[in-house]
Amino acid sequence: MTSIHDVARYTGVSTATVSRALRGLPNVSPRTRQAVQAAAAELGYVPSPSAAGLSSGRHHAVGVVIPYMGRWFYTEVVEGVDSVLRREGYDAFLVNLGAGPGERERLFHNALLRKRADAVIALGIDFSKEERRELRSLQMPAIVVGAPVRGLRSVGIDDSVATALAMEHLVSLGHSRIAHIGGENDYGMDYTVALARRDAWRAALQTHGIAVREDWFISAGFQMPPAKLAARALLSGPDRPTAVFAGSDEMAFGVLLAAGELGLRVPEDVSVIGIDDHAWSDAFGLTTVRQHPQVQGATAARIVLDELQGIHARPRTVRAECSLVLRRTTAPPLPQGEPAATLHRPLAVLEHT
Amino acid sequence: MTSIHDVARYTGVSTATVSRALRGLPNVSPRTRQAVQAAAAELGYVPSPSAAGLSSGRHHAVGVVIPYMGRWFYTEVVEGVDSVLRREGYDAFLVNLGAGPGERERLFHNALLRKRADAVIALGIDFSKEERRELRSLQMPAIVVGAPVRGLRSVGIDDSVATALAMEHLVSLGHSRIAHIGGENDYGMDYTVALARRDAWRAALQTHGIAVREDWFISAGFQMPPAKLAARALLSGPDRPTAVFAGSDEMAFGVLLAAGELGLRVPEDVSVIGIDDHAWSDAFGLTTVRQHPQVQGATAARIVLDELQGIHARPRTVRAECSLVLRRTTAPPLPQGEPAATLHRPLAVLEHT
DNA sequence: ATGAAAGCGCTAACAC
DNA sequence: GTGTTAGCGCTTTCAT
Repeated sequence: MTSIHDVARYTGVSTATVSRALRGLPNVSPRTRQAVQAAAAELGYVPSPSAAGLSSGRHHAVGVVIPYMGRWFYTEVVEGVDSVLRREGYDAFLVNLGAGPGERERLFHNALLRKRADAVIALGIDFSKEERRELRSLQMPAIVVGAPVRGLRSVGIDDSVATALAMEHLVSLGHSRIAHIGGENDYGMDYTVALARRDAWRAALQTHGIAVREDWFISAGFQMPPAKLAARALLSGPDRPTAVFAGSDEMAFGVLLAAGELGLRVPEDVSVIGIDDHAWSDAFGLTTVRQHPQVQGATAARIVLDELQGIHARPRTVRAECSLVLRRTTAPPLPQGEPAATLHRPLAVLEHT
Repeated sequence: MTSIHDVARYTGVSTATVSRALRGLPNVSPRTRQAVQAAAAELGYVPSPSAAGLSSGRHHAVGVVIPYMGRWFYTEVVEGVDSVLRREGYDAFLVNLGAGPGERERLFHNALLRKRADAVIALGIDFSKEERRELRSLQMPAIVVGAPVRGLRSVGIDDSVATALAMEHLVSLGHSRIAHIGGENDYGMDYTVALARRDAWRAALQTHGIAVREDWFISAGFQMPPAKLAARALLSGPDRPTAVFAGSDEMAFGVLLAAGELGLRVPEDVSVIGIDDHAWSDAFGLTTVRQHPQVQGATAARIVLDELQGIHARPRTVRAECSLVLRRTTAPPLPQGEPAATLHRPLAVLEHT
């Protein structure tokens, strides 16, 4: 493996100069720099991150902490993070908590974060007080993508705004019987997001003088299949909501499937709205509140990278944009007394055998 | 940051002994080892991977090369890889090619793979001859998850077997008008897989004396929305197939949506089968050929880790299991002359406005 | 069973 | 503008 010495020898300068030249530091004559670069290219020299990390303390790597890989939002954020990291010459390593409680404790005792990464980007993690303390003690730039966390930087949409957008849309269509299928999974991930959306759902109803039916909230852990189940329960009886606000598009898809199986027409019998604007939402015709996880990931990466260079972002919390996207799953509720949907033939695709 | 010296001083032994004790090497007295371990725990010592990597050449990290994060199969494999890596004290570096052609060339000139990783696990990549050469020149254990690649280890299902399973099922139900929505995306990823499935689709038809209609193959790049479009084209006219074999479950979902929009009943008017057994397939009622990407990822990780210890797997190619999973999207075709599906009301959910 | 010492490949301080 | 010299924190012979 060719080392900095080879390049130095080949060029006839010292290793220090090679190092400076290649890293674009000042105090290198243009000619020398050229020569060094040429030599490096010629010899196929690639600096060793280990050696550089050891001597400089900079590893040019950041840890990306993620609850699990099964959610669209996370993988999109990771794409965004990765793209700017790579562009800046940083590597990303995955710290997949894997939804296992055990992993989580090891997070900070892990060599990974402590001696391998220059910064941490955590997605959808609800850090405990203790964890926040530990994170801070690591003394490295850290940022959360998702709900704001006390004492940490964060980037994410304002969940109450996003929810309000969805709820206002439904209410303005004339809905007052609005259920919510919400978030939070078993491992204390995304709890804050789930809670914020749920609270905002309640608040929106109250704002409009609509009584909150607590039995019209069901948690589905941000996942599609449980959301389908939840929706089936919600939509089965005659006393059912006319609209469902799902905490994520993936859950909204579950609602659409359930509605289909029950023979309910969307949007006539039930309106459905989500949050995310998942890559498949257009194909589903889903009305939703769009956010841009890739951009959020890229922003987060930018911020920690800047911080590594001493540039500190002003606001601790960056609010990402979100906006209503109208498609085909929302409409005014049917007037009272209209023919019930149970008369309709269930969609064959989704029918039970 | 506490270093090995601290532990040595604290215990009253040399750093060499600490190193040996902590890594479980022989020639350390039980008492000493105990003491060292206690001290390490006490002081919260974590070895620096950079230092260890520099001196030993082992970085305890593997690079995971992935085309992009948007496909279920990949993220599942990554979960599997990551779980065994982590368990063995290795970190996973993501190399997301990001579907951009530029990234790909930089792959091997990247410090990551050359000086940061001990091994490479590549998902769904069709390496060129040149790339294979480069990979080999890296002199590190490498394995591909997906289609076999000449000269490289691999783990994956036998695509012709999986396809045959699906096709036999359809044929045995009485189908002879079977279309295929297949893979391969724009960036030369998964081309081999796509090709193998397409060839096997053709072969299965021929085996049963069914003429191959080349216009009944459409490529959708392993993605759902394009598959929906393809299915719409395929299923629109009167001269349409009675069954669609999709190269992945995600594409099969697209077919289901298209069928719903067209007012076709599944499975009465059209049968649909996929490959994968995606986490949502059960909710969709999709009949499919199940594979286990997490297991494949774990297997791949095991193999390279073993190889790092000098244990070489016997077969270059590990064939992962796959099996037919019957659900509700396949059935015998309707007898000729039966009422056409166009009479049915399209599913409200999926209806165009 | 343990220690001393060299060195992995780079960066950083300090000379010049 | 460039070279010299120390390390960074480990692992690894080689002694003992």
